[in-house]
Amino acid sequence: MARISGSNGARTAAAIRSSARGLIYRHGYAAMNLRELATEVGISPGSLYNHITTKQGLLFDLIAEHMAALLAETDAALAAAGPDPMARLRAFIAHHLLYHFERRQEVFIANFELRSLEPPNHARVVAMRRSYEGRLIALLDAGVATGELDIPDTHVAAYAILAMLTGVCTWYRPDGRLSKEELVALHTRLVLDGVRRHRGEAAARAAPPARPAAKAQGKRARAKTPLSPRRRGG
Amino acid sequence: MARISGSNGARTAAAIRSSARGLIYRHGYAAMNLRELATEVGISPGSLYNHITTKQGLLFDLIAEHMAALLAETDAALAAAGPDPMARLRAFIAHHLLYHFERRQEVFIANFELRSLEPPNHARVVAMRRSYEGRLIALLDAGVATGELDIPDTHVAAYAILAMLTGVCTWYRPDGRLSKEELVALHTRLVLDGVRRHRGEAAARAAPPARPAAKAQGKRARAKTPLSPRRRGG
DNA sequence: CCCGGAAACTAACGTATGTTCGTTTTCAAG
DNA sequence: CTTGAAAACGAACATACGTTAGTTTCCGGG
Repeated sequence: MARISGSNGARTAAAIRSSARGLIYRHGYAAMNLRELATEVGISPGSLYNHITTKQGLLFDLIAEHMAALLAETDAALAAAGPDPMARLRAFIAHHLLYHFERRQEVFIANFELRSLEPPNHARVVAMRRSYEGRLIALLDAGVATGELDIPDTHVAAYAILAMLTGVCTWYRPDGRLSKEELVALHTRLVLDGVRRHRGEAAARAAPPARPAAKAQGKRARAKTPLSPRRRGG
Repeated sequence: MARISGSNGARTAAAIRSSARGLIYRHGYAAMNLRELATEVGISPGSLYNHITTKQGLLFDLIAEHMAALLAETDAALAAAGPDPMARLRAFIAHHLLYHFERRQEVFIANFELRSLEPPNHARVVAMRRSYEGRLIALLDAGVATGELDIPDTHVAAYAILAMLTGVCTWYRPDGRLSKEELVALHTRLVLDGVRRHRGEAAARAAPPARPAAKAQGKRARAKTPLSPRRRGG
């Protein structure tokens, strides 16, 4: 009994990827074993190799496809948002969240199984990730240029924003208390209020915890100056 | 040649934990193997079992100790900050970042090897984590109560803030461009501007893209209701 | 109808891994 | 000096895993 009746290469390949996503998401790449994957797909372990090169190749394919899709869809969303920097920033935030809600597993895998990729594969994925971060950094820079945003360091801000937005996936559940739209609204506000230029009360809001004294002196002088450029001793 | 001259139980145990932290941090729990650990410590694989119960027990010990320390030190930092809600919030942010800078490996392990814990161990760590989140939620609630903070949903805000702050550890490097203090200042500002009450321009900034309807009904009544229970599996 | 490839099967290989076991050596207490 | 626990050793066990090999069956094109 081999070559089961009605078997279909494309369908099996899709089932493998789908099951692999779930297994890696739940157990991690290293802890996932191909026998369990084969069982879930409904074929024998050896048959997997009609559709994958190696376990490592399977992981890379899953991650690379996800990253490519994320980049493409993000660009589409930004294009649809038009030229206004703030509109584009809102579009980025909303798209990031909605895409991540939709594909929690892929996102999680791409973020936390990066280290499981062998060097050449690793480098390729990192490059795609950099590219994605670069899009947000560019948006923030654009907002700073128009004066609508007030961000001392757009790189740091971009990483912080991405961490915050991506973090939602770790606890979001479709049947949870809050809808996707509510979460988008909440996080849009959190992000924008964090980077927007506020009238009047500009300075001293990042004052060190202990001393409420340094209240009125700095005004907004340092807002545009780059952060201390060089490293410290050790 | 066994029981090497000058050997010392406590020192070996510490070396095991230290090496295990590094190995799990770099390779992940499942991918770490005890032979490599033993080699790094400088003993034979079997000798590990003079100091650990099982591989799983070692992971649990590492995580549980970290969580206990985090809770204890956080409480100390909050106590030192006095009673003012905003001062306490600043203290929480600063302490969270500094602690996480100091112990990046433990933090990473505690966050991303949770799933590698067997159910009973998993439950105990989750409880500690809940407790930590609870401290921030309480701080936000206190700020809302005094009117200094303006937060539609303190649970969501707390998770978002923790994700943002913890995310810094994924890219912070001691010899990087920004010092710890600068990062604390930047993130304190990002967080506080995200949750602070802004004068005048209060409303409509979180308007949902699609349906602005469900806006005025809940107000902040539901800020206290618990989220739908988190489940592990998919 | 026939035939070659696609896609499945069974079986096994080689290795790696967590863990156990019995032994041996050091050190400190009596 | 004796003794017993602590802490190391080397060896092995049992299993699990990724992967390969050879074989068998179904299906579509000639």
